[in-house]
Amino acid sequence: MLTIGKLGKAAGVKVPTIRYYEQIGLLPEAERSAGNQRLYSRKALDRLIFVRHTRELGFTLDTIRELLNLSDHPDQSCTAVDTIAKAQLAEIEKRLARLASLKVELKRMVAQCAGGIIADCRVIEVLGDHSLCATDHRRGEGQGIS
Amino acid sequence: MLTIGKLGKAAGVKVPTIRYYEQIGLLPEAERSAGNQRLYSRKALDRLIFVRHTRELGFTLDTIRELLNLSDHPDQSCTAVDTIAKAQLAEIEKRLARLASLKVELKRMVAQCAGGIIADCRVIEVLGDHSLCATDHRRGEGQGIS
DNA sequence: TCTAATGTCTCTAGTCACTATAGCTTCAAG
DNA sequence: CTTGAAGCTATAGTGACTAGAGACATTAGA
Repeated sequence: MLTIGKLGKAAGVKVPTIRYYEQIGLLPEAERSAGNQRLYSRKALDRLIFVRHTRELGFTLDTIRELLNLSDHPDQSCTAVDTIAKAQLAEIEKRLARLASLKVELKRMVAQCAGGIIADCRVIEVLGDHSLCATDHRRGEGQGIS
Repeated sequence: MLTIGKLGKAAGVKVPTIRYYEQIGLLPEAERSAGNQRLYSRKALDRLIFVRHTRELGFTLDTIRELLNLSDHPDQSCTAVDTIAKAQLAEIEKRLARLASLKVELKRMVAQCAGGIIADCRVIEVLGDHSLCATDHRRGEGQGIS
């Protein structure tokens, strides 16, 4: 059993953030010690590490809630799982593609840099490529960043 | 020359967000029409699309400001470029790795789902793998999500 | 040309996901 | 058994938007 401080350190999440996650129901209410302090299991640590990493990937807490649900009820109907997982997959593919092109461009810049000063910088052009987001703002309403 | 509405539609960014970006200095102050309405060039559109995509990848506005700076002053010292680009590259590599493993797991779930109900779900375990973040919370202070 | 609808303006307030502060209690090392 | 770190609750502040109110601008149609 870990105190909130140890849990936070182990997961790389700040203590107030853990309390916040509990408050909004993303994490279950923690057990309490005799003196009313929160106590966490190894399972709680895994869950929190998952939340941290998923947040770093830019998913919303609502999405993470859904993913945690998948994990908590793996025996639920396949329809639900399929819908959520496929939606997330599509999103992930898009991100992978964009990250990859940004990476290529930054690498090119670093490489060019070795020779003195860089002559040009194409980061904007690289992410301006619309071939990666045909379903978005190219046509339709334009939902914005989210 | 585009009005703010057309610009927003073309870039997939909401109008108030564009004004917000101008307000915080991420976008330069727009030209104005006789009737005081903002007018934008094609270059401004590219810049905004870049901001949108970079935000979707989860970079902060401060980071984006830096990247835009690289683009605006490509003839600046290589040291600066190198530092910024390399830091971003490291971050991108980490994200790519995590996204890739999350993708694999979601794919596995979708595939398994084809056969009725899923027996288990390993999304948590998949992102619980610390091999991808050796420099982070594994050791040291634990900076949290950011 | 008038007018109604739509778009844009500024300004303020609200939301999401934290993050920090204040003032208190609990725990554990010396 | 004290003292200092860590925990508690509750409230307020931050970053990045997002929505609403009320006024001015532009455009499309009668």
